[in-house]
Amino acid sequence: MVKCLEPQLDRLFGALGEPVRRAVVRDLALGEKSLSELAEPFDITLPGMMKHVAILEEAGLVMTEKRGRTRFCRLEPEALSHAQRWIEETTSFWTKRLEALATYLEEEN
Amino acid sequence: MVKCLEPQLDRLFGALGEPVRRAVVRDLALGEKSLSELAEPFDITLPGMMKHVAILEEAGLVMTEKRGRTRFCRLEPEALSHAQRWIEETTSFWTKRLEALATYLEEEN
DNA sequence: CAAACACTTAACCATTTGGTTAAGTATAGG
DNA sequence: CCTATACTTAACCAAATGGTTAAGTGTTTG
Repeated sequence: MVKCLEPQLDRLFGALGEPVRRAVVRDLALGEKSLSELAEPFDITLPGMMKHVAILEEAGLVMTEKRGRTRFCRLEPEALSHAQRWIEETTSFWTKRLEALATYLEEEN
Repeated sequence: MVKCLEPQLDRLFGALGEPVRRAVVRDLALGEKSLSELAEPFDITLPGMMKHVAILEEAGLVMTEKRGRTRFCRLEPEALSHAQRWIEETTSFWTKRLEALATYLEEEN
């Protein structure tokens, strides 16, 4: 039996597995935005966008800060590198395996 | 209003947002495995593992083939590169933005 | 050919997800 | 101070998720 040792990766990949949230992540590269500014391009209510932003926050992708009556959202640029690292580790693991297999087949001749 | 143009990314990131499925992806780097071999390390039934493998298949991460009474699963090594490309595009977008901001602040002085 | 094996299908279940509406709270502006 | 703005909270909803059990189907194997 194996347990999950990487809940942060669950949240990170989970957060990215939704089109609105990926779009928000791209939007925020243009700079800080308020919740209503984020919601505006989508056919979505403000509470709806709040839930998406909360999920992005828990995934570590976004930071929010309230100034006056406005909540501003901005990117946490380090976050994506965790996902990237997992993918790189995994593909390099695959590649090594495939190279080992190729070597083996060559020595077979 | 913005629609989703990348359903494959939804499936890909969605599939990776679950610890059992990430573990399966790593397991399969060791080579082809049957459904029961995949299920064995986890506290999960065979139908449970079948659902995970089906999701990995729809995400394009895994190929399966039935030989005799056994269904073998193997990796589709190209699949992860789509996720990697999205992350790279997004972070390079961020980086450009941050560099532009740095330049702007420098010229301010 | 009978039984064991490896999966498959179907039905069900609790929880989470992605969304809503409606009624708040708190700040800004006139 | 009153009102509009911008968010927040709560309650609700349908559908999807991650799991199960139970009863199949199709392939070895003795």
